[in-house]
Amino acid sequence: MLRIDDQNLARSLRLFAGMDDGNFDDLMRVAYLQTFPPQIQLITEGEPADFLHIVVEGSVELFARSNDRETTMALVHPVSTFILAAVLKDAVYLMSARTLEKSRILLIPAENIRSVMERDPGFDKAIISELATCYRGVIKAQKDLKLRSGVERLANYLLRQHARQGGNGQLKLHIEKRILAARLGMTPENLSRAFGTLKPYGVAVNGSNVQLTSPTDLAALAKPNPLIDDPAI
Amino acid sequence: MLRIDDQNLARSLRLFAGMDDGNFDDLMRVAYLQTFPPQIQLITEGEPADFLHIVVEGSVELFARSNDRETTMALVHPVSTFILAAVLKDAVYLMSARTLEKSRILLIPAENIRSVMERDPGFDKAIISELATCYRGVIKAQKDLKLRSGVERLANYLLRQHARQGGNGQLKLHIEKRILAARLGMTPENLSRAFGTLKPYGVAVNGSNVQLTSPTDLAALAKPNPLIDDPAI
DNA sequence: CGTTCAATTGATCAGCGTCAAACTAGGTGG
DNA sequence: CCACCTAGTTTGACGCTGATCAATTGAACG
Repeated sequence: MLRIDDQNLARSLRLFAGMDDGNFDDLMRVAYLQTFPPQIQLITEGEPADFLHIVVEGSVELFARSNDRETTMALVHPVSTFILAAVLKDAVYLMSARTLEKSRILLIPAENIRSVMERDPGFDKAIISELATCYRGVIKAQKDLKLRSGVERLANYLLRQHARQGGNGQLKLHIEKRILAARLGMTPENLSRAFGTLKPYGVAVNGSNVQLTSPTDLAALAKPNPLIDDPAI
Repeated sequence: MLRIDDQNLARSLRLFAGMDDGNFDDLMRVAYLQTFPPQIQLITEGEPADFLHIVVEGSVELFARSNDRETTMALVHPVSTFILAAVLKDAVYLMSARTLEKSRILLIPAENIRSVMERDPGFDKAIISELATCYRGVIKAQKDLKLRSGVERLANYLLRQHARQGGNGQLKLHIEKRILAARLGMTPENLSRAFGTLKPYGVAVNGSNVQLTSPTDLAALAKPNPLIDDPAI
């Protein structure tokens, strides 16, 4: 059984917002919250989807392997679900997941998700909305990847974080640079060089602190595009 | 009003399979079927989603632009929907679409899709299933792109087509090579060279006919992965 | 038979990954 | 408190994959 404030946290998720109270309680009864250390693999691609996962605290990396290569597909931050599609289709995971830091994960048995779905139209609507949002998120990620160079992806990432953090010329990288590199689809070495390339555009890096001297110049290089960068669209 | 066999065609779509007959009729009443010549742009990214599109005949390319670059995101073949997520979220399109050949497209006003969704739980289930499938399709595409070289993507594409077309050592390319190149995320020049590098693996190309002399050798190079290549997963 | 566009081939170039080494920072134990 | 160790970061050199540019061949169609 979950603590009340954890339940409230889950309730605050869009996914559970419109659902019947009784059904929500049912889900919370069978759900459990677990704290994992960093670098723990939570799920493995190819295995049957047994739980819907929700990151409550910390952060999670979704990644995939084939041959002997590995690539990171996305980072998941609180509070959001991951691998919803596999749970809904009662299929195997297409991605693996590991914690990046100490993280609290809410686990809801897939079976219960599906059975509540059967009888709660409000939940259906929320799932549709969540899925559609995730889908559009992946499309945006793919556009970012295919239409931009590494330097441009970094520039746009910095501008997005800058806006989220108040837009006062300062921003903090909340993740290690090597993780950021993976997130941006490049190697740590190339990320480092990309920061170098951005220096003439008013980007000064000091550890995890970044100063944007001239956001205008940076934007001129980044050419941000709402259809890729706007999280609300 | 649609012809009866067009309605049956639409009815055969998983998306409409589980829905109430009356609601289906409602949708078909407001839907209309239109035939487009090749190279007609059907939708443009950034514009509000006004119709759910269903390719009934022909084929459609989904593509996206940013800065002065363009990339193709997916090809859509009969019978399937596209841009469902934008319709459901009542949002703007994230991709543009154009016909590749003479195509018949079924158009259903977005508003009607959303209103039927409000009152038909069976439709909800189908939408969830369709969306989840689309989502997983994009994930697979992204894995294909990030975990494989161009030659490997081509090799796996050939193996998939080979299996679909009977697996008797023969297959036909149903799309122009330059379209195939775009679909595989490479330039036509590189596709041509990729076919060249596959020659030692028993791939003989003659126009749109391809012979696989030794599917075993090809598979050894391609290292197909069900979590990327299996359409049923 | 000529026009047009796709496909191929070659040469060159840019972006990015890999490898190796130096440097830095954060945490631990003496 | 400092020395040390480990892991992250940076820098440089190099090479590979795939894009670009240019020219040629080939095929389809009026």
